[in-house]
Amino acid sequence: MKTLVSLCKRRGFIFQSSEIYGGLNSCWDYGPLGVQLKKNIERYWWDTMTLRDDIEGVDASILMHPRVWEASGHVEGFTDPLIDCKKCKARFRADALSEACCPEKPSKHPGECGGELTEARAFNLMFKTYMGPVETEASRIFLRPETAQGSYVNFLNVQTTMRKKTPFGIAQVGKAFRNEITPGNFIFRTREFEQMEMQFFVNPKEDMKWFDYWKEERIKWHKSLGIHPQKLRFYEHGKDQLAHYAKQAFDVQYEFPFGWSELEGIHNRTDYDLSRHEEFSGKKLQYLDDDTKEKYIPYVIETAVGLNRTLLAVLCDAYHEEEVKDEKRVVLKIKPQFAPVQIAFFPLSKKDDLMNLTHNIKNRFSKKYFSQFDVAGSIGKRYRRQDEAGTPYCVTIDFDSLEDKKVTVRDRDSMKQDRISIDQLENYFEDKFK
RNA sequence: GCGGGAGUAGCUCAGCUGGCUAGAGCAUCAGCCUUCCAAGCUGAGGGUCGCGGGUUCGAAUCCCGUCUCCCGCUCCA
Repeated sequence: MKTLVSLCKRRGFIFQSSEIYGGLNSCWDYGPLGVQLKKNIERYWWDTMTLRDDIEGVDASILMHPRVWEASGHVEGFTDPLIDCKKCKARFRADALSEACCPEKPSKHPGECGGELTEARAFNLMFKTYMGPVETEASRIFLRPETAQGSYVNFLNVQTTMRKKTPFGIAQVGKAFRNEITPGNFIFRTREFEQMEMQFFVNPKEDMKWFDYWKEERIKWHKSLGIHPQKLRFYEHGKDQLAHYAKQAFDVQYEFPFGWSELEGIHNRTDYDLSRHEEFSGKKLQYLDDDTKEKYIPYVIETAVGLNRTLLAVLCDAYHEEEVKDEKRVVLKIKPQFAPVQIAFFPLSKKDDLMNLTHNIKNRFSKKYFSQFDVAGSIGKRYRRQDEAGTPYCVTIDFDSLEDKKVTVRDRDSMKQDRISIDQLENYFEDKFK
């Protein structure tokens, strides 16, 4: 992990937030390469979802009516009363402690320690702020802890304006905020993070069918990012682990250097959210099936993937150290489609005619591919730089190129070289980036 | 939030029983070079030693505070 964090900084992927002020805990900035990689993944997710006929996208506001979070259960359910042991400094969730030993509120740490316990203190995981100039209780609002509610409150808007029939979904990408007790593991758990969530509204009779369908679809998606399949797995939540809104939940986990951890959750949220919004808003959120004349509150199958986590998984999975002629080579084997720099162009030397030809060729590709130009140092050195950035292809223009109109394309993974005619280069890359 | 460890150049670190102008390797930049997997040579830039305060003739070094990072407890996308 440490070497990856260091590489991310060195090559312009990820920097610590507010670094010149000493940094801000749990906050990270995406640099030039990091933001391209992140947007490539995000765009791929967005296309996967919204190019389907049965899914529409929305972009809801981060600030929402405070009642939304009462309805969603986050005001209540997102509060974890925690108890500390004054002697051994252990920390417990109050409910876990009660279940484990004593139904009554315990005052002593059970077991060997027997230390005195603090009162339960509430930690609400929602960020609070104030709307308008006056900071009163009435003006208090929250930063959304999940994007999902923005899709639920727009359920009818989307359904009616797009004339949707169930089953259909609403996709959304955006930031969410949770005042986690302990963030950590680089960008894995941060208090500000990006979610890519899709809420699929189905007939309650078909919820399990769609749950299974989306479960399989989502793990396929993660595999298609180029992540090693053996490092991906499902993890099913036990009944006691389920979130307050869920009937059934599967996680897609990745084996990070710090262990198996969640990338995405697939939840059967039942009609919990829409029913609660009906109740709290007083507005009907029902669906009328024109064919069967059936009227119901749809069940929601939710797929919720952490963008930053997925990016971290892609980086961890791509990171390789290899021996080349007794030297270490650090290379990010990111799938070409997602690489932040896709093609790098090198003139073999700084001679004007080589520089000009290289720029001419590069200009033909720089509108379509993320490309870089580099002339500093030996070719080998430039290859190593691009290896660390995860650039899949390097094109070298040499003195022969001036005569035979061919260039050398070097492949990042195999380190093999192809001699390609300049005219055929476009087709060549078309094929490579499919 | 609690316990343990750590912050010195872009990176990895040395210096830390107080005392020359704070160093090394790598990286970066410029130059030489018909340069294809980190070659070489020449030169350059870059640090108020995390930040703030204190002790002292003098602080990277000692003391206090604070911020951040890493490992555990805990939580989730």
